[in-house]
Amino acid sequence: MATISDVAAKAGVSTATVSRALNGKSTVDPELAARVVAAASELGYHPNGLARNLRRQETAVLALIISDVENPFFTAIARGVEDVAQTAGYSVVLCNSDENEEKERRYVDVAVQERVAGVVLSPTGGATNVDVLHSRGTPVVAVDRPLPGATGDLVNVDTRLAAQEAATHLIEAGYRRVGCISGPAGIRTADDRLAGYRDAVRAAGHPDGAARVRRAEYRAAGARDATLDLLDAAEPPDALLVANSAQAIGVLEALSLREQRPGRDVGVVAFDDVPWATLVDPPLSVVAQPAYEIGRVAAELLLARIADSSRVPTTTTLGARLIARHSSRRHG
Amino acid sequence: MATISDVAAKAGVSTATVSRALNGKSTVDPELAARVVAAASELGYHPNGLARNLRRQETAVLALIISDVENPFFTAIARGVEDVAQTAGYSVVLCNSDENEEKERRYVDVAVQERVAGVVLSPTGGATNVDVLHSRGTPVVAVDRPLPGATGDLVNVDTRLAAQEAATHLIEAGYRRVGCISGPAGIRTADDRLAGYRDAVRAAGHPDGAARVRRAEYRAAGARDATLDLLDAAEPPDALLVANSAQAIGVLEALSLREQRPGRDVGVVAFDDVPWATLVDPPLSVVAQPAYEIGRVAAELLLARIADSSRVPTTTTLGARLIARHSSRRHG
DNA sequence: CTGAAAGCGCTAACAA
DNA sequence: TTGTTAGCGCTTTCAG
Repeated sequence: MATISDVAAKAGVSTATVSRALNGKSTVDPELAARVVAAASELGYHPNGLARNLRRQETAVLALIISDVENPFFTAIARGVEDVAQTAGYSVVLCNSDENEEKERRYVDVAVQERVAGVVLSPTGGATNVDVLHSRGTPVVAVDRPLPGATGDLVNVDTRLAAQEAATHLIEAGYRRVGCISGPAGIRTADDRLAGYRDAVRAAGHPDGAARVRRAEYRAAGARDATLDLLDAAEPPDALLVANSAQAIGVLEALSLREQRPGRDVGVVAFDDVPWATLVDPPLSVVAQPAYEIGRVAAELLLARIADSSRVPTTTTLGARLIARHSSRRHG
Repeated sequence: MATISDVAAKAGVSTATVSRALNGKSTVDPELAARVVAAASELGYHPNGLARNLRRQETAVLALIISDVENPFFTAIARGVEDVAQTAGYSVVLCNSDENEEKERRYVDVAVQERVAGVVLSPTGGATNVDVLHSRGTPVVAVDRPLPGATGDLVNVDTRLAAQEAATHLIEAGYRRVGCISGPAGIRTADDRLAGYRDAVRAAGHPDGAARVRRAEYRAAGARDATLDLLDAAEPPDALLVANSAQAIGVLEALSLREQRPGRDVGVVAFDDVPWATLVDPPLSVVAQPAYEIGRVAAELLLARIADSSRVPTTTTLGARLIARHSSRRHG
């Protein structure tokens, strides 16, 4: 493990000169610089980032703590964050909190201990330690869901409105008993989507929809069971608003098991425009969220806050887009 | 930013005692320990991981450099790695090389500069700098594809064999002009799957299949174009082996555009058992790779190598499983 | 333009 | 059991 002083010795200069030469900071005699570079490459020298960061009191890495690596919505956010971070010279490390408070806590700890320059996270929403980021002065921007403390930047979509529009779309398409499969209570997007659904049902003057609402984890299996449960009830729903794309898989499975055809028998609109939405039969109607854009904006906000910590916190709400395909049409 | 000496001052002890008390290493007088803990929490003290790691010359973080965060195959590997890392007390940071040599190089640099304890990566295969990991003594295990240098542990599947079996399955199902959509030349899995396809076609004594082979990026769009190209040719294929699940989306889109029904008109088998495989019509036949398992084994190997760097490098080849659904049946 | 020297925050010998 | 001290490898004043 060659160190800076090995390089200095080999080049016959001081460590300060090596540092200057390699970082291209202040000017160094070209000939010396050449000697340094040569010595460094001969020794296979790689600066010790730990020491450098300790000295500089800063790190060019951003942490991105997301709640599900297997959800295309979050991986698209990741690409957005990554693309802007790259161009600004930051690396981004992804941490998968897995919708688990314990893991989120753990990764937040790692982030502050490793003194990352900033963190983007989609909070699980529980009683976690995100406040330490705040109290440590680590810049944070929340995506998809607000931070419990409510301070700090946030980039999200108006998911309640989007859910309301989607439910209204189903109602206008002629479905009479619109139901909803949403995520666990406490997860903000799940609560909001359910609220939006209720807004729509209420506005349409439909009878109590509570009996047609189920909550399940943001996974296929839970949603499948919940849907079967609903379908087997006395007055089953004739349409479903589904809060998440993994859940959509479970819902479609359940429909298939009960031989209900999406659209004709049971209208379906699901959140997130997954790549396979057009491949299922009939094509799935979705609420498309601008995930990549969320990541992009979040990273820009984060960089701005790193540069100027006194910025006043902002909330950026992006719009979602309803894409009506055939799973929300009764005919055709 | 409270430091260890702030805590020491507040508790009226030395920094060494603080360190010992907080790390629970050697025994400390219970009363002093209590004072230290109290002081630390009052000050909101979080140890500086940079300093600690610099001193200890080690870091409890693993880097996982994968070539596509949006590919379920790789995210499943990530979960496997993460699960074993967690239980061993390591954090894992995910880096997305995006099938891009430049990015891979960059993340490898970050990994050595930050002195991570080890790295798991799926090499793009180009002329990159993975050798620096080796020369720096950073433990590495490759997943999915071998390291160019060929040294080091590897966890993969016998993808050539799997491809051959899948192509043979199509042939046995009665398809006569089996074609193949594979990934870019140079990416090992793409080359291997193509080779496996050729093994099968040759073994069956089918005429030259070269005209029914296309390479495209591991993305939907390229595969769609390639498939359209194939379908519009003089003697179009009546079946396709598809090397990647993102490509499968493009293939199915192309088939739909040309009004060819999977199975009946064109048999299809694709790599990776994605969650939506059973939802498309007809259900998609796939080659299921044990992705989670790959990640698990890779992480275990990595930890073993961190503990004992003299271990002899091993290659673990896991089996893939053909799941025949209806897209590879001509009737029914 | 270059070198000497201090010190980032922490841990691990070594003494007491 | 506790404190003193010496660095880990690097960057950055401050002199020269």
